[in-house]
Amino acid sequence: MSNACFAYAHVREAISQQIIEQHLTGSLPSERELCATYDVARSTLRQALGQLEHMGLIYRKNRSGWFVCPRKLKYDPMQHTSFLQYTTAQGFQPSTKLVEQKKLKPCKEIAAALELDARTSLTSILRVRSVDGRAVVVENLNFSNKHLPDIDKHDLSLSISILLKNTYHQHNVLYDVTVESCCLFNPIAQLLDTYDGALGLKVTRIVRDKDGIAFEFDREFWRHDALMIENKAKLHF
Amino acid sequence: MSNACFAYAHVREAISQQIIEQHLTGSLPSERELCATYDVARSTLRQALGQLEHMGLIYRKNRSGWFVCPRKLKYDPMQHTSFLQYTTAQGFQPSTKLVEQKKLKPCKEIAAALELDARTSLTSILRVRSVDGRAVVVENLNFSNKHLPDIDKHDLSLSISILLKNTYHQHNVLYDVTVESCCLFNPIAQLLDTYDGALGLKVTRIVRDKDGIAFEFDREFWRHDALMIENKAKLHF
DNA sequence: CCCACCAATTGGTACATACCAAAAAAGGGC
DNA sequence: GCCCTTTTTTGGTATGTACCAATTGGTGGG
Repeated sequence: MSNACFAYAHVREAISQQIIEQHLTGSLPSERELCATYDVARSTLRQALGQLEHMGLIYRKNRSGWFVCPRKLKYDPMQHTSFLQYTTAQGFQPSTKLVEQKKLKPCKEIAAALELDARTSLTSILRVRSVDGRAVVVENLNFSNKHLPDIDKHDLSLSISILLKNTYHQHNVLYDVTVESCCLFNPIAQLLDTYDGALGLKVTRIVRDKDGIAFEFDREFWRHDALMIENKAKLHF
Repeated sequence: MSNACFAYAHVREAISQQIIEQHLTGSLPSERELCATYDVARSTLRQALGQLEHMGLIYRKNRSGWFVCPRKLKYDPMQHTSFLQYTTAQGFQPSTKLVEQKKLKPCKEIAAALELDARTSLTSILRVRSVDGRAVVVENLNFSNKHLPDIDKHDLSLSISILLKNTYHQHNVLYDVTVESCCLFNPIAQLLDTYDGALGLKVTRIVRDKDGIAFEFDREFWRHDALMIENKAKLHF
């Protein structure tokens, strides 16, 4: 129905209907096959596929074809729960890989956010987190060594929220969170098994202790099709 | 720097650097001019422009060219403040246009969210909201007539949050909010002065009274480049 | 000076083609 | 049956061309 006045829109609607009505999963036919099916040029087909990708209905894995998207992960960036916890609660199989860990001085953005001077030492890590074997987010976490002494001595591939609770007694932390759409470039795109220029969602987070002192600055680069930000009202009866 | 191993990436970096370093505003040269400047085919150039668009650096207005994006609006969908209030607080000139108002029965999604049966009457409105003359969001608000009697008798082009406070004494409402990236299709794309298939952010909101009874269901379709979701921690000293 | 009309420009759509590198599939040896 | 090599397929990149409709800018008349 509706917007079939252009070829790409017609192809888009046809494929989308196929996927939704027949509950397709797994991979789509090859681009050249689909071109033949819908009798359009490859560039036109790719325009249609690109829009279905932006809808979060399909995605491409590296250079090995198009796949129907699995269901989205629901995620509340304001909530102080661990990745393991909220993924398993939704029936996903989570995993985390620590890609890099180093000490560095804060960039301008971090210095301003954490109110640190440029000489302060930070522990910075890069992690890739997956659900059901699909990489969904690259995390860059930056900890102030002054506020979290010897944090680099711990295994930072595990849950940070549990580490903060158990070792540093940070039970009631506060978050300043922003979410915006972004573009994923290499090398982050490669870590997410996607292409240079893919669509993403960027979550930044400043973590404060109960007195409002900021000690952590995070950047999360999500596959745009992997998550739905959710913030449920908390009722107080 | 970095990813200049492909032509589109080189063009993308070059244009992005130009815009950022020289603080360009307003319109870019025509596509055919840019093709000549960077010596690439038009489709390659458009790929680069498309990625800059996804970065939120440039946007296209209808079919009249490419423009540098104005700064983003910061928006907290959990906050119970009016559009007028938070836009002016950030130095924008807001305006709202009521496009449509009608009574209808709830669709499946709304019936489930508001826990209504299919016969309940809803007042549904469609509004376009702009900042500095640029349409940024299309709102579809749905009110339960049962919970908000005679709401269709009021001027619904004005602030709903003020109407709820003053007329219906809803001072402490609760929100269930979700945010996800989406694709904007006609006719919504046209209302936002953009193209069929443009990138967007979809915010859905269920509004409840202080007892948790849901009485309103909203869908907001934002230009993806117009906003940054922001949720600041509230400190309690 | 303003307005209506016209011509040139421009973005949106669409196609055909080509090449490359990576991935998948097929084949062959153990 | 398993592993390694070769062939084929496939997605990613890139170009050139073409046409249309909407917008824009200029021109001329009132």
